Amino acid sequence: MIKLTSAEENYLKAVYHLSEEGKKNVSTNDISAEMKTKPASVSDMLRKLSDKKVIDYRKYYGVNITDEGKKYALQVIRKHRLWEVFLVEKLRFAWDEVHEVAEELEHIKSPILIQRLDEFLGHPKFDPHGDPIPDEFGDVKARPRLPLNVLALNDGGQIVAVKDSSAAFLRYLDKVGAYIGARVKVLDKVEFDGSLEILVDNKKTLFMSKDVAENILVLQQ
Amino acid sequence: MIKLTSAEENYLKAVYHLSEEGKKNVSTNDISAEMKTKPASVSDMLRKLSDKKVIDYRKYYGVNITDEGKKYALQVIRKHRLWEVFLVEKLRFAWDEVHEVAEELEHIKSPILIQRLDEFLGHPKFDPHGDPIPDEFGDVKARPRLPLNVLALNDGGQIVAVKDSSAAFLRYLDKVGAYIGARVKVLDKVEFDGSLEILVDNKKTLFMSKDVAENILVLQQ
DNA sequence: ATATTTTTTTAGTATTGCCTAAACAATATT
DNA sequence: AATATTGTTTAGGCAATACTAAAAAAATAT
Repeated sequence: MIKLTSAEENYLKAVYHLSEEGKKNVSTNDISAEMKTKPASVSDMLRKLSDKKVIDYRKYYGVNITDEGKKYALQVIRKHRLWEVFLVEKLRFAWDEVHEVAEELEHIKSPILIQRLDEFLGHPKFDPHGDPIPDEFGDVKARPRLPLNVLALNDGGQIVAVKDSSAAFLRYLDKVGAYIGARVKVLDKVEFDGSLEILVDNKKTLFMSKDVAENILVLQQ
Repeated sequence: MIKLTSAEENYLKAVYHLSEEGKKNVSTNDISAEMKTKPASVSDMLRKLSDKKVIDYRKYYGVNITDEGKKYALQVIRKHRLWEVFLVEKLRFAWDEVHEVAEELEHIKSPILIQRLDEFLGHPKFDPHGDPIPDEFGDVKARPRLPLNVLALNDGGQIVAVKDSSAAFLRYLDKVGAYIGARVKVLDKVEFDGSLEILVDNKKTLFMSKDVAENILVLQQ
């Protein structure tokens, strides 16, 4: 069991996130942009993380997270997301106000605390942004991408892609605030024409035709 | 608004606690013992806290906390104790297992978080050890000391003193685990002879005569 | 193929918070 | 009063994490 400092955990998390989507050899500059530190600081930290065997690091060639590293990153992400659920569901934070506080809470070191928090929250599978919460073994529930119109009434999800990427369609999405990453929930389905009433980002409702909904892909929750 | 690091907050808290009971000119060695650091480290830190005007410090003569310092110390204590209540009441921690985790949680910097946590917990006035929780202005509820036998059924408190301090009486208290600092709760009162059934430290029950109970002073909660 | 630009690393510095060893101040002992 | 003891501070160092400036390597352009 390696010990990681909070700073090390943050860098490891950044490497993990930048490695997603199968990206290989994450660059020093990318990490520096993500972490808002200078590349020189990143180089320092990469050597340390490499010594602790949570990343594979070849100078000038970028880094890849190891299996061991992934485990640590996922536990930090688990903690972050559980705290976000707590803040939103128990302390009535808005879902877009929780990140910074969770960023601090995620570094509290107490396995029993997280286990109990998970229980207390009823073992949630997704955080308030719709991102999946890894379980204690680091397993994340894979979610299918579905067109928005196939969700059942009151089901929700997060917009992750669009099928139609014409300028007109994107302009429309922009206008109504249905960006990639937005959280949506089906409030009503009109049987007659398949049109929908949607709650966007827990803030505003929006009516959309079936044609539009078919072109919005969501990760279901 | 000064900013204090976690380490500074911890030292300030130590100075505050050591200053209680009207003790003046807290010594470097006392702080070093409390903080489990070396006296040399304490000297370093005292200079920093003095620069930030949260303590009055004259070399070789010990320190006194300033009014400003007291405010900061009380806010940290408030956070610590609110988190303890959370851990015990919501996450089912035993009341003697919460200190270390609360020691980390107390340094999370988010005023709104604490305000909401306080609300969520129903504005508790005492932590699981029976210590009072300062309000957002730093005011602490003064609690009357009462003989244990005058508490009502199901009322609880913390033993803070004894009236009779004979060896025989202290030996008895020692035997039954009713030390100064122990948390007690009245489980039953026998009308006939005024004897009591008491829960000690949430762990074991104990029968005591009215004579004994009259000599145990508790801070009511 | 060489020159230029970009990226990355190294070297050296600062700050925080701790340490040890040595110096200094206050107090107790003879 | 002189000395021994205890308590406190200073000096100098170390580890972590950041920085800037400069050097080195890699990538790109001419």
